[in-house]
Amino acid sequence: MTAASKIENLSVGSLRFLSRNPDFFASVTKPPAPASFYSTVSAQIEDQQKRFEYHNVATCIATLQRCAQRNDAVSGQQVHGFMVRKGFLDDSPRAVTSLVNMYAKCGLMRHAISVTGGSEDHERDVFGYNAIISGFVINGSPLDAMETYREMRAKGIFPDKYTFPSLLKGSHVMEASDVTKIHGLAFKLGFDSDCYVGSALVNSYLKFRLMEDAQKVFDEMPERDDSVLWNALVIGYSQNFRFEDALKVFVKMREEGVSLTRHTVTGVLSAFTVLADLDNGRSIHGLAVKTGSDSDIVVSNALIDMYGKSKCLEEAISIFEAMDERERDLFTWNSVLCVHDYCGDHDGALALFQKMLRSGRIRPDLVTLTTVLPTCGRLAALQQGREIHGYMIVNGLLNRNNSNDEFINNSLMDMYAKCGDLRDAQTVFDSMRSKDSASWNIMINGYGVQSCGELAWDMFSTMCKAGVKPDEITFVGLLQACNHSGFVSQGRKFLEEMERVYKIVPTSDHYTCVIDMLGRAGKLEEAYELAVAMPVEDSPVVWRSILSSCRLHGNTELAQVAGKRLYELEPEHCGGYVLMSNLYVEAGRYEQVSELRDAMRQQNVKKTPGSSWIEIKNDLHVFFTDDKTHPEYESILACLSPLTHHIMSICH
DNA sequence: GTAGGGTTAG
Repeated sequence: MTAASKIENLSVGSLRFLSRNPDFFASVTKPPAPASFYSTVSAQIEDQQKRFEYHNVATCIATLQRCAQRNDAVSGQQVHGFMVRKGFLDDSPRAVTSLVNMYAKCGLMRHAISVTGGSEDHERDVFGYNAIISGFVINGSPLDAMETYREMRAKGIFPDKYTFPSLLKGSHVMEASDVTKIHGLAFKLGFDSDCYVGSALVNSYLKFRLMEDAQKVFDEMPERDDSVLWNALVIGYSQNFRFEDALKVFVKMREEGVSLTRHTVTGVLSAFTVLADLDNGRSIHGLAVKTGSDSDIVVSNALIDMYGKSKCLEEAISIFEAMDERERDLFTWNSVLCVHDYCGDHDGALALFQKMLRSGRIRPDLVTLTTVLPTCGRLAALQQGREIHGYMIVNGLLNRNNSNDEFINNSLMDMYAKCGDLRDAQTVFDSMRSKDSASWNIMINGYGVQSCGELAWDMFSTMCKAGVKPDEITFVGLLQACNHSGFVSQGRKFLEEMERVYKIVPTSDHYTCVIDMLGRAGKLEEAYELAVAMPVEDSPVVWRSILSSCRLHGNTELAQVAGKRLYELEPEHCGGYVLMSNLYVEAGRYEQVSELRDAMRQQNVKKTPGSSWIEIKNDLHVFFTDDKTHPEYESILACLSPLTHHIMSICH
C-alpha cells in the first residue's frame, strides 16, 4: 500500500477528529516502506520536525507548497499535524488554503474537504471555497467544482478574483450560458479587468467557439501587456481553424512588443502545421531559437510535428536527434513515430518503435500503439501487429470502458485487414460494443480489396440497418469492392445513389474508382466518357487508370488520347511513359517506343524498378522483374508456375 | 490563467 493510499484510507471523520484533537496526530503511524527507504524518509521527517519547532506560519506554507510539488502527502501530513498543534490554522486563512492545496495536488480531495470545514461549527469562507473549487478542477472533477461554486453562491458568499480562473478552467463541462453568467458576475464585481480572470474568460469563450465574445473580452482589457492573454487568443483562433486570425493576433502581439513565450510558439506553430506552411513554420523555428524557447520539450515536439506534416522527415529527425534523450517524453516519441509513418518511412517507424521499447524510459501508451498499428498494416507485418495486440491485452489497455475504444479497435482491425487476416479483423469487429463509421469502413474496404464483394456489400447493408450513416470513405471502399469483384452495374448504381439517396457528393476519388472499374471490365468508351463528363477536375490517376485499361484490352487509339492528357498533367512522372511504352511494345510499334525513351531522357524522368517482398522469420526477401538472383529461385518458380496456371485457368 | 501526439480511402 502506498503512503498516499494509506492516508486516503483514513476516513474523513477520523481526520476531522484528528484536527480537533491535535495530540492524537502524534500517534499516526509512519509510512510502511522497505527498511532503507524507511530510514531515509524517517530521518528527513524528524529533521523537518526539528526545524518546524522554530518556524512560523510562513515557513509552514512554503513547506506545504514543496510537498505539493513533490506529491509528498506524508510529509504534508506531518506539517498539518504541527500546524494544528500550534493553532496556525485558526487565524490564517492562507494557511488553510495551502493545506487544502497540498492535499488536492496529492489527489486527496476528501482530506482537502475535511480541512476547510464543511462541518456546522466551522463554516467555509471564500478562501476555503476557492481552494476546494481549484482542487476539484485539478483532480479532473469540474462538475464537483461547479457544484461547490453553486453551494457557495447559495450561501451568499461572493467569489473573489481567485475564484474565477479556477472555476473557468473546468468550463468545458459547462453550458455556454454558465460562462456568460459567470462573466456577468465577474463584471459586476469588477474583476473582469483582472488579467487572470480575463484570460480565463477568453479561454472559456474559445472552448465554445464564441470567438467574438472572446475577442471582446480581450479588446476591453485595460492592460494588454500580458503574454498569457495574447497566447490564449492565438491558441484559441488556431484551435478553431481560424488560422488567419491567429496569425493577425500573433503579428499584432509582436508589433506591440509583448514578449513571446514557449506557449506562443507552440500555438502559432500548430496553425502552420495544419496548413503545412513550411516557410512560415521555419520562421517560427528561427524565432524560437532566438528567444531560446526551442530548448523547451513541447516546442521541440511541435517542431517535429510541423516539419513532419510538411513532409520534411529529415528535419523532423534532426530536431528529435538534438533532444536530450532523457527529455524526450511520450509526446516526442508519438510525434516522431507518426511523422515517419506520414512521410512513408514505415520501416523507420517500426525501427524507432523498437528503439523506444529498448530504451525502457517511456512506456508506449494507446496513442503510440494506434500510431504503430497502421504502420504494421502498411508493411503487412502481421507478426509485429499481433505482438502489439498481445501487449495491449497483457497491459490491460483493452476492455476498458474508455472513450478511446473505437480508436484502438479500429487500428487493430485495420492492421489485421491490411495484413490479409480478415478473420481476426472480423473477430475484433464483432467484439466491439460500439462501432463508428470508421469501423464499418475498415471492414468494407478490407473485404473489398480481397475481392469479397458480397461480404463488403453485406457489411454496407448491415451498417445502414444499424443506423450508422455512410460517409465519403464508405463509398470509396464500396466502389473499390465492386471494382475488385467486377460488379460493374452495381458499382454504377452506387455512384448514382450516393448523391440521390445518401446525399454525399461524389469526389474525384469516387469517379476514379468507377472509371477504373469500367476500364478493367473493357468498357473503355464509357470510362472515357465519364472521365470527360465528370463534374470534378480530372487527375493523373484517372488517365493512368484508363491507359492501363487500354493496355489490358489493346486499345491503342484511346491510349494515345489518355497518354497525351497524362503528359499534360505530369510530364515529369514516369508512370505514363512506362504504360505507353509497354503498350507500343505489345503492338509492335518500336519506333514510338524509342521516341518515348528519348522524351523520358529529355525530361530527365527515371523509373525506379518496382519490387515485391515478403518477410519470413525476420528475413526480408525482395523480388524485381526478371530477377533470378534469389538463392531459392528454382524452387520458388516450381511452386509459382502451377499457381499461375491455376489462376489463368480460372480467369479464362 | 495558456501549449504538444493517435484510427478508416486515394
